[in-house]
Amino acid sequence: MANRGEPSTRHYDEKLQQILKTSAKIFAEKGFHRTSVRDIARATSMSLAGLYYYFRTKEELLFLIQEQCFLTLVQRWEKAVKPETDVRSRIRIFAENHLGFFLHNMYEMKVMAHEDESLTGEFQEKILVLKRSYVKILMDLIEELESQEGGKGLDLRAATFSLFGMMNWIYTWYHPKRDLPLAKFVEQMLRIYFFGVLKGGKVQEPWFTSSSSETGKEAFSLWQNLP
Amino acid sequence: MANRGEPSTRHYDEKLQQILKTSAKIFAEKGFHRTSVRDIARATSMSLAGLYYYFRTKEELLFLIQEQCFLTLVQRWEKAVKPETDVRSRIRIFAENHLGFFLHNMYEMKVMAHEDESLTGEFQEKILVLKRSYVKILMDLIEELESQEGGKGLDLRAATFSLFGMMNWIYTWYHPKRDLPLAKFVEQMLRIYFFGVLKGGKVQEPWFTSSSSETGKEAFSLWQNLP
Amino acid sequence: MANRGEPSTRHYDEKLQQILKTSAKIFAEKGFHRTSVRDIARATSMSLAGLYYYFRTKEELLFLIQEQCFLTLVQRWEKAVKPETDVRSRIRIFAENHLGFFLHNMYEMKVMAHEDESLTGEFQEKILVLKRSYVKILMDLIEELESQEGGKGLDLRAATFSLFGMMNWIYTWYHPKRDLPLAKFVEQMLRIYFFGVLKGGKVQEPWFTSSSSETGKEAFSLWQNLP
Amino acid sequence: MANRGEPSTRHYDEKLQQILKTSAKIFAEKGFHRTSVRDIARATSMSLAGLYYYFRTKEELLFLIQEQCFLTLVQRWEKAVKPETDVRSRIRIFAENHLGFFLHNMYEMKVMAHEDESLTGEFQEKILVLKRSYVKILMDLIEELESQEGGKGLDLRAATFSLFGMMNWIYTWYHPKRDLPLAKFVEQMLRIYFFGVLKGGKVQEPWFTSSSSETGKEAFSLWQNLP
DNA sequence: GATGAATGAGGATTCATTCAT
DNA sequence: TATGAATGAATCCTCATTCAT
Repeated sequence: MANRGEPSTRHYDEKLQQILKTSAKIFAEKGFHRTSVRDIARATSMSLAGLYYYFRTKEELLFLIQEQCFLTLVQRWEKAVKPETDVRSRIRIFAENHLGFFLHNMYEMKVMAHEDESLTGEFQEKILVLKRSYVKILMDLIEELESQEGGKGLDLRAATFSLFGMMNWIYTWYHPKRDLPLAKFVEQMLRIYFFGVLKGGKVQEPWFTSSSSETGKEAFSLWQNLP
Repeated sequence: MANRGEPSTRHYDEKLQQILKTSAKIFAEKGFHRTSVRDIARATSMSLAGLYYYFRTKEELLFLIQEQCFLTLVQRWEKAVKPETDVRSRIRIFAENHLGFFLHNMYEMKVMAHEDESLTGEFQEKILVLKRSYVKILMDLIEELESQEGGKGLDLRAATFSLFGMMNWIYTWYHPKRDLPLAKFVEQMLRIYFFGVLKGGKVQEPWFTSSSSETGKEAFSLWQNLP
Repeated sequence: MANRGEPSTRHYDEKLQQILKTSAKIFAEKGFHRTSVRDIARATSMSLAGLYYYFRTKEELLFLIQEQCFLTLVQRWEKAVKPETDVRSRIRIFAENHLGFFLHNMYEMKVMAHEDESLTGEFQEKILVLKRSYVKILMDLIEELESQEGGKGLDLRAATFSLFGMMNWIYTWYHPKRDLPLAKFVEQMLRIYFFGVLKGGKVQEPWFTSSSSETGKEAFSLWQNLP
Repeated sequence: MANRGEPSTRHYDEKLQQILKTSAKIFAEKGFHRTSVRDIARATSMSLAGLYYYFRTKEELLFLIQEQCFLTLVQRWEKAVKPETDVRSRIRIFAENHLGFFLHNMYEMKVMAHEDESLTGEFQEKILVLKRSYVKILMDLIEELESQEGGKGLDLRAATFSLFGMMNWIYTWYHPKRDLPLAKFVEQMLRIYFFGVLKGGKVQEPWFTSSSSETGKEAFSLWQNLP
C-alpha cells in the first residue's frame, strides 16, 4: 500500500536512522550546503536515487535530523525532571540534559547549532516552534529563579541566552580528549553560570569603573562603520 | 595601467570597502554558500565580471572580511587597554571591545561567528592564526585572573570559551530594538560572567547534589546513540 | 503459475482495461511524457511494481490504448455501414462513428490525436498501419464521392484531411456543457463539410478575387523567415 | 548595466532569434518534453550554460516561440486586412494569413498547435490571452458573415473551430513536395469551407436520413464506456 | 498477482570564473 | 576599470524499470 511517505516501518525505520546518523556526521563536517547528496550516498553505500526513497529533499533530511534532536531533548528533559521544589536544581538538570545530549551526539549538536538557518519555509517554521518551546523551558526556570531567590535584576533574555550561548558554543572548541569529561565539564559551566568566575563572595556594587560604560549610548560609537 | 596586485589605491580601496560591507551583509543574511557572486553584483550594482577586479575568488572575499575584522578587533583592543594593574578591568575592556564591535557590525560579526569554516586552505590558516592570537589575549587574562585572585579552580579553556560563547552567540538572538542597549548589555553579561546569576554572596561548596553529576563518566551514558 | 504472456485472462483483462482507462485519462490531462508511471500507480491505487505485471513499458501502455481505439473504431464502422448505394450516407456514417467515439471517449481521443508521435519503433509502426487503413476508408469514400457526383476538382488529400482536421481538432475546444450535443454537433459538422458555410446555393466560379491568391507561388513569400 | 533580462540588444537579439528558430525545429521534431536543453545546445553549437544567458527556463523558450508567432500573426493580419465591405473576403484574407504563416514556418506552426499545453502558469496565461484575441478575430468575422448573408443557422463555435481545425491539422499531414502549393492549397480549403465538398447547388433539407441522427441524444450511447 | 526497496541514466538549472573588448 | 558573453563542472532531483520475496 505504502507509496512514498508511509513505507513499511520495520526495515524502513532502521535504515532511515542510519541515514540520519551518517548525514548528520557529514553535515557537521562539511556543512549542509557543501554536502552533496552524492556524498551521503557514498557514505551510506547507497545509490543516489535509492536515498530518495527515504526523504523527499535534502532539506527534509536536515529537518528530520533537527526535529529528532529537539524531540529527544524535550522528551528526556521531561523524564529527568521531577517536580522538585528547588529551581536551581531544575536548571542544573536542564543543563545536564542539554550538554549530555550535545557531548554524546556532537555531530547532531553541530548541525542543530550551525545549520539552523539552512532550513526554509515550512521546515524552518516547524523547527522554530520546537525550538521556541524548548527555549521557553529554560527561560521560565530562570524567571522563576530570579523572582524566587530575590534576583539580581538581570535581563531575562540576556540571562537565558547567555547560558545557551555558553553551552551551544562548545561545538566550536570542545575536544573530548583535550577537555574535561562530561560530568566535570557540566559542573564547571554551571559554576560559572551560577557563581561567576570571580572568587570573592560578596557582590561589589558598583563593581565596574570603566568610564566608557558609564557614558551609555555613545560609549562605543567609535565602532560605527567598520573599519 | 594599474594591474592586479598594484592598482592605484585611492578609488580601489573605497570601492573594495563598499564591496566588503555589502558582501558581509549578504553573507550574513543568506549564508556564504547560498550567496552567489551574482547576488553581490546585484547588490553592489556592479557587473559580475567587474567584481573580479577586486578579488580573485569568492572565498577571498570572505577572507578579506574576516581578516579585516580580526585586525580591527586586535588593533582597537591594543589602543583601548592600558597597562593597568587590575586584571578584572582588562577583561572588562576586552569584552567591551568585543561586544562593542559585534553590536556595531552585526553582519560582520555573524559572518565571523558563522562562516568560520567556509574558508579553506591558506585562507583558513591565516585566519586561524589571527583567531588564535586573539583568543590567547583573553585566555591569558583569565589565567592571570585565576592565579592572581586565588582562583576557583576553573578549567582555563572552559572559562575562556564560556565567555566567548556568551558573547558570540548573541548573533542568534540579539535584536537592537528588543534587547538592552549596548552599555547595559555589556554590564549584564560581565555581571553574569564575573558573579553568576545567583543572588547569594558566598560560594557554597559543594553546591550541587545531583546524583548523576557524582557518578562521573557514566553519568550520561543514556545519551549514547541517538535517539 | 501464470507468467507474463499467458496470464489467466479473466481478472487480467478486467484489471488491464481499468488501467488503460485510467492511464488514458492521465495521459490526456498531463500529456504522455509528463505522466510518470508513479502517477498511474497513484491513480489506480496499485503499487508501482504491480503495474508492470500488465505492461512491459510505459510506451506499451500508450500503444495498447491507441491500438484498442483504432480496432474499436474500425470494428464499429464495419458493423454500422451497410453496402448502401449512397456514398454521401456512408461518409455521414463514418463521421458519426468517428465523432461518436471521440465525444464518448474524450480522453482516449485526446491521446490518439495528441500522443501520436510519442510512440517509437515497432509500436509506432503498428499504429501507423492501423491508422493508414483507417484513413484509407474515408479517403476511398471521398474519392468515390468525387468521381460519382461529378466532383468539384478537389484535391483528394486536402479534402480527406480537412474533414479529419475538423473532427480531430475538437479535443482542443469542445466542452460538453457549452457546445452542441452529439447529434446536432455531427449534423453541423457534416453540413459545413458537405455544403459549406455560405448560404447561397450555386457555386460561384471564380468565387475569389484576392490578388494575392492569383499570384501563385510568390503569394506569401513575405512569410519566409520568421519573424 | 544589463544584468540578465535586459542584455544589450544588438548581438543579443540576433542570437536569440537564431536560438528560437533552432529550438522550434527541435521542439517540432522531438516534442517539447523529449527535447533536452542539451539537444538545443548541440544544435546551436553553444554550451549548455551559455544558452541560459538567453532564457531563464526551457519553458520560457517555448513561450518566446509561441508569443512571437502570435504577435507576428496578428500584426500581419492587421496589415493585410483593409476595411473592405466584403466579409467573405476578409475571412479569406484571414485564412491566407494563417495558412501562409503556417506553411512557411512549419516548425513553429507545429509547436504552436501541438505544444500548446506544455506551458504552465503565467506563460500559459499570457499565451492564452493572445490566442483568445486571435481566435476572436475569426469568430467575429464568421458571426458577421452569418448575420449578414442570412446564415444557415450554424453554431458559431462549431463554425469557427471547424475552420481552425482544418487549418491547424495540416501539420500532421502536409508535405510540401507531395501536396498542393500554397496558393492552390488555400483555395481548396476555402472552397470546402465556403461551399462544401458536394457538387450540387441547392441545400437539401433535411439532407440526412440516418436513423441514428434523428434519435438525438441517445444516438451514440453505444459508445459509452470503451471498448 | 503484488510490492517494498533499489538503481542507472538523464534532466534542468546554477555557479564561479574567464576573456576579449 | 568595467562588462557582455560564454563555459565546465557540479547539484538536486526524477524517472522507468527491476528483482527478491
